[in-house]
Amino acid sequence: MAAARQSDHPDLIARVALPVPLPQTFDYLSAGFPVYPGCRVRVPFGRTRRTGVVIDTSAEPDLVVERIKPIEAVLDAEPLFDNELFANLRRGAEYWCGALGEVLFGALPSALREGRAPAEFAEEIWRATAAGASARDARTRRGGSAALLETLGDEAVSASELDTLLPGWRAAARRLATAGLIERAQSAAHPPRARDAAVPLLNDEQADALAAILCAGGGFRPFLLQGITGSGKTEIYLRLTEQALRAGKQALWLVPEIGLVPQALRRLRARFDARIAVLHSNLAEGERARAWLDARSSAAAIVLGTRSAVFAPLPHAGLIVVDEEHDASYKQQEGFRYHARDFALMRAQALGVAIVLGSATPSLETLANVEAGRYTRLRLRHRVRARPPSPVHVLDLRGLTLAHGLSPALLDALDACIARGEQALVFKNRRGYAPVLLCHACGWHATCPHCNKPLTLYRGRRQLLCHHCGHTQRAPAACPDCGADALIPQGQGTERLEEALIARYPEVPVLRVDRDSTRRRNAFDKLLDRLANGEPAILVGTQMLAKGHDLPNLTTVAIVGVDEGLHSIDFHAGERLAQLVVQVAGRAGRAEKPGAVWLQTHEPAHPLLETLLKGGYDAAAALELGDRLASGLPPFAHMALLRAEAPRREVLDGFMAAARDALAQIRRGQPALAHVGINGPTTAPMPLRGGRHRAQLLLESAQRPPLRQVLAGWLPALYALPHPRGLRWSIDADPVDLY
DNA sequence: AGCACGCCGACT
DNA sequence: GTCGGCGTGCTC
Repeated sequence: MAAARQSDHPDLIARVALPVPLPQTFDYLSAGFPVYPGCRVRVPFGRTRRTGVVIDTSAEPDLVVERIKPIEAVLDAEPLFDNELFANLRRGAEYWCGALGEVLFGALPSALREGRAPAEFAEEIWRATAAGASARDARTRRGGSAALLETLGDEAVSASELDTLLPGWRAAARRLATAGLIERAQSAAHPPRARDAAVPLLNDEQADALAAILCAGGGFRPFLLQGITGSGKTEIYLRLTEQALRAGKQALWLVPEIGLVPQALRRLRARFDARIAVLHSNLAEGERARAWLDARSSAAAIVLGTRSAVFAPLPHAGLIVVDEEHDASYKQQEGFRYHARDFALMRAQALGVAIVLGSATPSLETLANVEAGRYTRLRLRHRVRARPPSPVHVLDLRGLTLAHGLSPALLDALDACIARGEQALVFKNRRGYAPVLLCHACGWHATCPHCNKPLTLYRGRRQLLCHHCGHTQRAPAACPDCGADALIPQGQGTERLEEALIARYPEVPVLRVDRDSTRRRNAFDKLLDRLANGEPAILVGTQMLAKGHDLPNLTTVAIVGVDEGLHSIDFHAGERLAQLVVQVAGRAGRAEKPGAVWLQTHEPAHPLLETLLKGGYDAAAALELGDRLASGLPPFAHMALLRAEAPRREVLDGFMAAARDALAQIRRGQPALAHVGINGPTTAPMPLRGGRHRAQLLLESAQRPPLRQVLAGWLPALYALPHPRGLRWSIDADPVDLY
């Protein structure tokens, strides 16, 4: 709501951050408005007007008063950002080199970026009327309506929860509201509380871990909860959340991807009668704003979401949980390149609350923090339901004849699994039919005109698709170069494996799970529902299969083709490979039946694979950490990466040369910075992508302070460089992949 | 990012 | 003669 102009507020200089990619803030006259840091204001900017956020009001102007324009309106009587969130967003903007205005506005749901008032987003909660409750019990309604009545139960449920549990619920809501079976509810009257639901008993390990966290007292305390798949980490999160709610505090739960939100929400709902604000990218704009504002008003006791949910206000924070903390999805890979786990740590510290990082395969950064004594590690080494982890068998592919990339021993294992009436999972980290389409007559192969990389063949669609830029073209019938009818798909993708498995097991459903097969929002859930009842089936798919999801009758896991990961130029590849193998293997044998994992490789003696299989993830992580230490790589060194791209090569080269010169000048001025290593400029690992030439320049330093010092000087210099049209650049502090 | 100014090429 | 390409500069 716009605050009234009041004469008793003297004219001040307000520093305002605007949503523009510029490093500076802009000064305005308060013009008699009451202005406070964290409030949005409407201001004239150039020839347009913009919404900005007031940073502070005590500053001296950085330019002559005559050039300072007055604020046109104040949009918030109360700051939209509380002190903690505001301070941390400023810290985060500095750490990850984001423009302050873009960072602040990026933290807001877009409906609030435009300047709409919080009051426009009244809480939206629905519940069944008495008539609705009897209609539900009598099962007089069908389809979406029945599902909505079922989801509502006897409670008031927020729109963001409904959006997550029952996408497309609004059509049913309209029908039911018209029929008088459901109604908009007023705010939940009672405080959040735990349900009387059956709470599982903790095993000794879980009890110890919980006690360790609860007994550590108040204040900022980071924990690594390292527990193998199925060891009951979520139960610990739930118990801690219960404690937080009991103390009248809020809990923030972060999960790495949107597909994991519904199951986390179901578990939270089953345990707590509390408002839960859900925040992820599939929500409608209004719902995002509502959920964010519910967190801000403390109407929501629990905030659950993906990466950007870490920007939710938490005025009464009591706990932060980062599930699957090793997951690379927590790193934003464009625009403001923040890391949600690390931002969550910053917030937990400022808020003075416990933060639990959970994973079966912790990141090397987190393990290094444990080693350094900064985090407390708690372990869950046993599965809750007594089954030991599945054994991993290595299949040496050398010299074998393969059928579509599958070895005879693997096929035997699949035969046996199907014969027992169980389910199998075949993991292959490559979408499409084949990664290369080659002419056997002349050696031509299909490449992307915009990226100069091989195109992936999609045989079902008769298309060639570029996985880097999305370019598609029709798959040719004959070689476009020599005309020979000799085009051969090289290598295997999930589509090809699916085809081969259908041919071999015609009587068993073969389900492919990858980004191509699960475009539709609910497709993945439907697939899993089909599998949950345990009929024999074979799942083929990519990473998507590695996470969450409990399939009791899944006993056989085949990992096909991880060898690419053993020789990647990216120094994170080994860590990723170890995490992937352990996570995929964790899918097998989660219930009563024993599981087994088969791993195909041409390099059974590769040190990483051998260590992983003999000593498990801990040994593999120790090996990788040793390598990183010996090579002076993160987490034992610090990096910042300048990336730039432009359609024209000269433009790119000119900018990179200027950036390098600016850097050299900074180091000349401060000889102490000589041990910040400069690597480049070099062409990026993908020198051409989507028709744009790409280059990068890497800074490395054993210590963080000198690197930060160089960045502090370099960043303004980069902004000051000429920016020809088409040039894009960004700085990535702590890059997680070097692409 | 927007948005304007400004300076050169091919069109009614 | 002008429409429009994009290089350059600025925004409190």
